[in-house]
Parts: sequence; structure tokens; C-alpha cells
Amino acid sequence: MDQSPPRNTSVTVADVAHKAGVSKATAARVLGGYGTVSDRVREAVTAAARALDYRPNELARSMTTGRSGTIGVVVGDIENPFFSLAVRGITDVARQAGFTVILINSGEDVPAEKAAIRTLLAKRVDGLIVSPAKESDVEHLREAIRSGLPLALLDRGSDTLDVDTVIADDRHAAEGVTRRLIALGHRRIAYLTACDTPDHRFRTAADINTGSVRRRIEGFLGVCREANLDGMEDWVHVGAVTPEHTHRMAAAMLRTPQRPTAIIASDSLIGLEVFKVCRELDLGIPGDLSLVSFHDADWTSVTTPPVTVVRQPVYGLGETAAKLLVERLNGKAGAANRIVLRTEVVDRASIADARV
Amino acid sequence: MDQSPPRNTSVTVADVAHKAGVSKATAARVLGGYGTVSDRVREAVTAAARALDYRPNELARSMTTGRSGTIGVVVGDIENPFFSLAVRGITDVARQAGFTVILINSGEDVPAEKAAIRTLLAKRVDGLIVSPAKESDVEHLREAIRSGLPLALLDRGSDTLDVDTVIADDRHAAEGVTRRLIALGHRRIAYLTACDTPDHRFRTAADINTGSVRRRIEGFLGVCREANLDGMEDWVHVGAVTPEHTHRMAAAMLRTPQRPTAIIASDSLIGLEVFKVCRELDLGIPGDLSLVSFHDADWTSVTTPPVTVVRQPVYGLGETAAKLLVERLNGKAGAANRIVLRTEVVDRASIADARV
DNA sequence: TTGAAAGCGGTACCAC
DNA sequence: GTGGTACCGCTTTCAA
Repeated sequence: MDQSPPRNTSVTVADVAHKAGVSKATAARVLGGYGTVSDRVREAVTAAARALDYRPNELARSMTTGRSGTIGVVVGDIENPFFSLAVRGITDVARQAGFTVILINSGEDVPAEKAAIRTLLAKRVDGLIVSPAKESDVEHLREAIRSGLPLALLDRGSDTLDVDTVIADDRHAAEGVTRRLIALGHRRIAYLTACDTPDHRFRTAADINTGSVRRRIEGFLGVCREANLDGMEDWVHVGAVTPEHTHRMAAAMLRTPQRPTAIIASDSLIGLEVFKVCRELDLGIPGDLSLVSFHDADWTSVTTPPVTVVRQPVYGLGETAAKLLVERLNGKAGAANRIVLRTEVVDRASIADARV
Repeated sequence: MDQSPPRNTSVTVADVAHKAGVSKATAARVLGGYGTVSDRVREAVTAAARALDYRPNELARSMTTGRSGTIGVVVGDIENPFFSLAVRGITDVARQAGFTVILINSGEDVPAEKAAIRTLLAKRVDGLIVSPAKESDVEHLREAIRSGLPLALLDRGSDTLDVDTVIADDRHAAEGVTRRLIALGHRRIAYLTACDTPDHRFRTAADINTGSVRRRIEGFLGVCREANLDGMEDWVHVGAVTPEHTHRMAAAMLRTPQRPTAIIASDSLIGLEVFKVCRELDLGIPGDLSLVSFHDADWTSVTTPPVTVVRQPVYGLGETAAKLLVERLNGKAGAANRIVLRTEVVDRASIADARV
């Protein structure tokens, strides 16, 4: 007897139908789980399918139904703990709702982001979750929307795009930490971000295209103005795009006589690098420098001293965006939701009075 | 004049062909970039495509060609920095080779892994990169191979699976750190891993189904035996599956009078948790406890003291696996490659003499 | 060089 | 309940 497993060079509905002695249409009904079939036939078809090791071809299915069961996700960089956690939130919700996730990194580069969207559209994803690299450059997203594709924005909104958006209350968080630093007597407070401008210099918040970061800087500058601190724009440093860049920038900044007495790091990667530079320069935290970082990365609680951070609901950000998208995918209509999740400052021990 | 953008409810080759006044076949040839066409016709078709805002349907294309331009990746958990870095390596290579990546988390759960593979097969990915949760349970992978799908194994091999495999020299690394600890006088050395056994107790390395970890434990036990340390099996603790579990285990272990004088953490998540527990219990590192962790996570260099780690070429692991897969995808035949990448111990300050 | 037509593997509509 | 069949959008012979 031939014991070898059936050579499964793609067993099709037709094959199963043939073996079960029914029509292709009938076999398709039981295999696809739609329509009505008699129990007898159902069993026969099921048995035949098992014997032949039938595997549905999702591609073919998608082509006729128009649904691919896939959602496309475009983020800046999965390597950043912020995004990997958010992506986790997304995939958890997606899987539970029966969707698969295709993940593409944009590297915070608009052309790459455009290419990613194009690829995703070509693959006929059912919906899109994007963390736009630049809020000002979203024509490609607008196009996607126009073509009827549900889209949800993650961590970064867009005033001109009327779509479901989930962000954190970054401005409020930035205001809080800035106020606190000022209250402690700090006047030379630097804000360090990966976001870049064409000439790598900061002039006004409007130059910052990453929404979440722009809002933080607006909050920071706003509070400074309230406190009659002028020209704080000079203390905003952009372009900390890699650990190496960050390291160089932080070192340069901290070596000057008029060095900042406090630094606000826009993400945990930057916070970490600043921490390292302080070690190298033998600057005490918080004695010589107060440090606050956005993102409650896991390591921030074990350093000496532990780092005061802005805790964002990162997992929730992804989770919520995915939930909104899934709802749309299930046909929910209605105006775009703009959800703002609360942040919280986790007080640890990296900030102190400014030595005047 | 009607200025509104063309309603692009899926513009097809036929539409473009019609507008350009050529046959569907001809339009398809220029749109798909194959066959030969006259320049005149090419231009006409191109113009028509642009005017209509034609977007190829990859799904349909894949269905006829049988290639989807997609590679499926199944890892334990993207949230683990180890995997997110490896995935980065994979996606970088994949994108450069023109492939898109579909990422699925298995949560180190075999049933989930099986489901993931099934999904990926149904989506007709061109190839697979998997980090098998259990090396002993790979029937689903064998099936994938049988159906002709190129597969590459990441970080965890399988003796019974004859496929391209990329791992790190975990055994060697474990031997090195164990030797060093023993030389420093340590006798009570604990090994802590997330891998679990049915009854959450460790007896023999054969119980460990995650290849990379099994090899490390084998190395650890081997060196212990060489040094005439017996019964070290009792010092291997399994089931540190979440930070909470790890915390509990570490705390319990470190509160006993016969507590270990050294701990080897199987990944950075575990290392971090051990570090936290020491803080809570007011145990000095390395005074009261020596700590070595696998994975050179970014935070390990900023703690006090900085942590001695085994640096694995994580990005390279992903990169290499993807390269091997892409080669197969491009038709390369030949025996399976088994690549072992070198690790290195990064000496920092978390280990010291055992207080006897 | 170009066109007509046959699939790919499903789904879905319409008779029987 | 079941079978026949026309698609879905693209690729790919095969002729002209």
C-alpha cells in the first residue's frame, strides 16, 4: 500500500470535490463554511479534505471576497521599545479579531513610508495603522483614505486628516515636567529629540513634524514663557537620530560652561544615552544634572539613581488604535475618533534642585 | 471640466488597456514589465495608467505567479529586545531583496506557533523564518518543508530538521561564564531561564526544548561536572516566563540561607528582574551576588554596577537567516547550512570573588 | 509586436 | 440541498 503522504502540490477545492464525489460548489460550501449542506455530504467532504490534506488558498479567497484578513502597520522603528510595545498591543487585538499583521518599518523616513503604504495597498490589506513620520506630509495617507481604506493613526495625529487617531497627552506631560523643573530652580533646561529639521537647528515648534514631539515642545516652551524664561528655543536640540548622534550632542552640550542643569529626553533611547554621557563626564545625577525621560522603559527603575520618567500608556496606544480599526473593518461608520490617553509622571530620583 | 480625481474603485489592467486603446494582454505586458512592447504602445499605456491612477493588485498577481513576495516570520515575542533586534535584521535584508515581512508572535506557545504557520501557509508566503518554541515539536515545520516552502531556523535549531539554521555558540558562551564564576570561587551558581517544563522543575537538560537554552544549560552543567560540582541540576530554575514570575522566583531563591552566590540569567529580561530583586533585598552586586546575563541589552552598561553579559550577534542572527532564505528563494539549491555565530563575554563589574 | 483566450483557486448567483 | 458557471485581476501560452 502506498503509505506516502499525499503529494500536496496544492490540493484545491476541485480535488476535494472530486474525491468526495460532489460538485465543486458543494465542496466549496463546506470548506468555506458558508451556505447549507447536508450532514452526509459535509462529512464526506471533510473526510476527503483531510485525506488530501487540503489547505485553503487565502490568496484566492481574498481575491474574490476583496478582504485579505490582514492589517498593515507602519511604524518608525520596531527596535525602539516604544514601538515594539505598541505593536504588541496592536497584534494582540488583531489576532483576537482574526486579523494578521504585516509590519513595515519606515525608519522615520517619508519616502520609505510612502513605499510601505504603496506595498500595503498593493497587497490589499483591509486596514492600516500608521505612525506618520511627518504630520505635514500625509498625501499618501490621504490617498489611502480616498481609496476607501480604513486608517488609524498611532501616537501622531494630523489636523488635516480626518481619521481615527490615538495619541497620548504629550503636551500636558511636557508641561508638567517643565513646571516641576522650573519650580526646582532650573533655568537652563534642554529638550533633546530625535526629530530633525533640514538644517538640524531648532527655531520654532512648527518646524517639528512629528506631532507627539511637537506637542511636547510646545508644552515645554509654553510653560517656560509663562515663567518668563525667554529664548528657550535655543535649548531645544533636534537630530538625536541614533545613539551615536545623541551621544555626541549630549557630550558637546554638557561640556560647555553654560551647560544645562536639566535635560528632558524625548524617548528612552535618548535618556539612556544622556545617562551614559553623564557617567563618562563624571557628572552626578541629579547633583550636577537633573534628567527626565519620556517612556517608562524597563531599565529606568534600576539605574543609580533611578530615572524620573513620563509613563505613556504605550501598549494601550496600540491596543486602542487596533480596536478602532477593527471596528471600522466590521463596518462601523461615524465621525473619526480622536482619543487622547493620559500619561503620568513616575517620580524617581533623577531630578533635584538646581544649584544656582 | 471634471477636475475630481478618478474614482479609483480598483482600476484594472482592462481599464487601462481600454483607455490606451490596446488589448488587455498588451497593457498587462507594460504594466507588469514583461514581454516586449513597442515604445509607442508603452507610452500610451503608461499615460493611461497614470491618468487612471492604476495600482497593480498584488493578490491577483501572486495568484497567477505563485509568488507573493512575502516572507513569514514567527518569533517568541517581539517585545523581547532580543527578538526585536533580530527582526530588524530580517526586515532590513528582506526589504533590500524586495520582500515584505509578515510577523507573527507565538508567545513561545506551540499551538500558537502551529496556527501561525498555518496562517502563513494559507497566505502563501514565499518562505519562512521561525524561532521554534520547542525543538521537539516541529511536525508542523516538517510539513511546511514537505510542501516545498523554504524555511530558515533562527536562534534555535533542530537536529531532526534538515534546514538552514543560524544560531549563536550558546554552549561555548555558557561554558566560558561558568568557568569564570567557578574560578572566582563560586559553588552555588543558579541558572535562571524562561523555558519551562511540565512540572516547572528541572531534572536534565533534555527536558529543555528551546535549543539555545538547552545548549547553554548543557555547557553550564558540563563545566560544573568538570569542576567536580555535583547536583548542579538543582540550581537550574525554569519557568521565569514573565517579569512577575521571575521576580517571585528570584526573591524566593535569594531569601534562603543557602542562596546562590552567583546567578546566570538566560536573557536580559530576567537579568533585569534579578537586578531589581537585589535592590529590594538590599543585596549588593557583586558583593553579595555575582550576576551574568545573556544578551547585551542597552541598559546593562548604565546600572551600578554595570552588568557583565554575553553579547550575542543578535542583529546578525536575523540578518544571516534572512540572507540564507533569500538565497533559497532565488533558487539556490544545496545542503542545509548550519551557521553558528560567535558570542563574546563583555566584562563589566557585576561579578566578583565568592565570599566563602 | 500584438491579441485572444485559458487558467490560478476560490466565491456566489441562479437554476434545478 | 446541490450543481453549473460566471467572475475576481493578472499572467501566460499560442496564433496572427
